[in-house]
Amino acid sequence: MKVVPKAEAVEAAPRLASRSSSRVARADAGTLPLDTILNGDCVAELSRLPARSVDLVFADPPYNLQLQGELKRPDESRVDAVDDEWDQFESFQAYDAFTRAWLLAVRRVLKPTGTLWVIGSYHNIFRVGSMLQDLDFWILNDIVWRKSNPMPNFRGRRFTNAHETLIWAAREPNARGYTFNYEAMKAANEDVQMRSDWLFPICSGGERLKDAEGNKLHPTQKPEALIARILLSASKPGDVVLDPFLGSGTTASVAKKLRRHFVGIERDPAYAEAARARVDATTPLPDAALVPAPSAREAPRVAFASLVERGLVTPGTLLTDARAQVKAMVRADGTLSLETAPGLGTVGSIHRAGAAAQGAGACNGWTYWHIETSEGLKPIDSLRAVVRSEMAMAAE
Amino acid sequence: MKVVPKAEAVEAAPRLASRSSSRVARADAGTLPLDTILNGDCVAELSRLPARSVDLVFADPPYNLQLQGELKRPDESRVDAVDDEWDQFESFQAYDAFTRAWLLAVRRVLKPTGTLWVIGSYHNIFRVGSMLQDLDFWILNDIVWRKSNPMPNFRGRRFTNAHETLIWAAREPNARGYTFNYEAMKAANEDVQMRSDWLFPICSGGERLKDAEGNKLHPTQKPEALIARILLSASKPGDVVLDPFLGSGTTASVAKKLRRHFVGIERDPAYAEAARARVDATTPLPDAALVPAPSAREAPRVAFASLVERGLVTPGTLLTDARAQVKAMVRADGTLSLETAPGLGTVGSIHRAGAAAQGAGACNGWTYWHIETSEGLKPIDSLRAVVRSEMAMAAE
DNA sequence: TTTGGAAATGAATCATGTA
DNA sequence: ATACATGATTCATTTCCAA
Repeated sequence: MKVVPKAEAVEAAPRLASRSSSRVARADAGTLPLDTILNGDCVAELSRLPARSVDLVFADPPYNLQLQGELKRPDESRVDAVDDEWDQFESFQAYDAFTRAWLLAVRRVLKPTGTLWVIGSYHNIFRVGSMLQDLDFWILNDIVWRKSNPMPNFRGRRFTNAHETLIWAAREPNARGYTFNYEAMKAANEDVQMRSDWLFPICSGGERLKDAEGNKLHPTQKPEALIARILLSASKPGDVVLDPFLGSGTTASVAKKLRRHFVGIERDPAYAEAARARVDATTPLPDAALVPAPSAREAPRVAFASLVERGLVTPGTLLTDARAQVKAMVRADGTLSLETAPGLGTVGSIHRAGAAAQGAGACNGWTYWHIETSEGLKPIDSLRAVVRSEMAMAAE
Repeated sequence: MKVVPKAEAVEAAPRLASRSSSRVARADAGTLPLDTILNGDCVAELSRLPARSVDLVFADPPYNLQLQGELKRPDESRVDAVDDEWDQFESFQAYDAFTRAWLLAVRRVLKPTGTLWVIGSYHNIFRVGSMLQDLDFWILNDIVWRKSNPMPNFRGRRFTNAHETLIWAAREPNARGYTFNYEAMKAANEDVQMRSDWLFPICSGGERLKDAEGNKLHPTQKPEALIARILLSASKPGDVVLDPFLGSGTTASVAKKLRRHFVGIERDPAYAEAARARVDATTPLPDAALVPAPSAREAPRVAFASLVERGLVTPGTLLTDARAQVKAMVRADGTLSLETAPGLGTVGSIHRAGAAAQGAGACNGWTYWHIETSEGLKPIDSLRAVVRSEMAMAAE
């Protein structure tokens, strides 16, 4: 293993300075300014904070998106991309140096039992994960935030980029005593263990902060539900939560709501001020309300292709309509190829193929197409029911 | 950006040696041994293969799991963990050197239009992703394989590790012409874009290869459905698929089934032999089940002028937008002349004229311009469809 | 006030063949 | 290598506006 500087010698327990309301202020040396938003560079501000004083760090660093030209939607409207100055780095080397600096600064302020969460996309998360390992952090999980409403891929050249990745890491290997509220997470997930893939909508609507002109205040505001799950899973009421890239203040606001202390660091004075106002407008939940409510399990969406993938339908099989007059062949990718006129040779989804066979604009392929079984012709919807029950079994 | 060795000079097109059945054999220098399983170290074997000869690489490298001690279930039964010799590395540095070596060897054999898939977990995927970026590969997507039936977390100290991560990358930035079967993926996903999160069960049951004692043959056998989606999305029938860590032969078997050529490399003679037997027992699907779904992007190009030449549109005809408000006259050379403001008098292609009429930067003239028919106003794209079907008839 | 359709929008590494 | 013309391409949600 790569040799890295070990944690500094044990220091005296730091003094904590709790304040009744959040303030934009400088940190006093040796005192942790609780429930405060610090305006400044995160490494500089972190270096002023006492060592081993923070229970949980949530970090949403710049992603180093390397956007080239501009992107337009099919309707010719322009996509408002993240092209801010703070997301520009000269090279991967420069990004790595930046990452190393703030991770080391974070490690110093973390308690030995503290843990770190970092969020990113494929542009930066591999750099962050490697650096965490190089610096001798210990990865506990990688977590996938599945977006229920991601931006589509407008040019049709890739898969829809529908998730971001979080890394949850302990301060060092063999760290003992970190917080994981296993039972709370299980209770919040229909009494089965919480998995490493989480489904949340992106931040929009009333939750999204707007500026005076009605434009989004911050380009990358995260949903409160995502941060809440992190705090509920890996911290306790009264713990200290630190965010070195506070932005619009989501972490601070959620921490206050969930009765955790917070320390936020933000470079941009305008963001810091907006975050302060946001936190001041936040009311902590009643103590009794901190138990998470069970989340509704998502209705499984089953694609016909998954029946093929699972071997329930073999490529080459002929499907027919209910009268066994229209025929279509199942292809390996889960599409159908019409074998009879009208539409002979048409290839498409079960719905498209059904519509083409009828000369209709739309069709529910699940009920239109039938498959020959030992018990006669049956709609393919009966196979979907099999997959759904298997998925339900797997979830229990 | 880090400077990396650029791709070698263009070489003569490699000779391909197709064999009727898979064989464990050595690669001849300069000849790609199609549908063959090579038994040896992947870097050594790759270096014997011709450069720029492979369309798609799927790699499932050692995960470098770093397990400490054995894990028991709540009932005290022992979890059969991956602790094989091939998964042991001295350090992250050693793992990085290994990763760098096989990635460079893979890059050499990839065609300029070829792409690479790598699967991993949080133990190794950050190392792999960083190295890909350092070596100037270009990440197209990261994909999450969500396991419908993951192994639970027995200790209750972390989230259930319920996913693995794949990286899909092009050989270099600005790579042109890589294969992505967008329409097929969309059709396979209920007619909405395929997302970056995929749900599949782990490989178990009859699909899981067993040894003579009935134990699992290979510790990390991947599900065929996962590999099938990769091949169906990013390759075409007849393409060459290479797997440098073939293991139990899933990639080769799925490639044969989907009528792609394969080259497999496996270090362990026992695995190589088992994979050979597995491939020999695999039957390719009928061609008809595999012909790529029609893609508008790959349809033959038809110039508007050719419609005029064929008499489908007469010079002097007035075309309009869908609302019949903007008008343009068809000229004998296949260009349009705008008859209404804005842009009155502008002459240019159907696309230029459409853009000018809308004051837009770009326009698809085929869908913008309409022509009066006995059945009402129709987009000129319907005339192009006529020409294309005539061309298809003539080709048969 | 209600309803239905149009418009807006979100961390995006988003084209290709021919000259 | 660069330049230019062709022409392919979007999902879930919220907000706005007209009827």
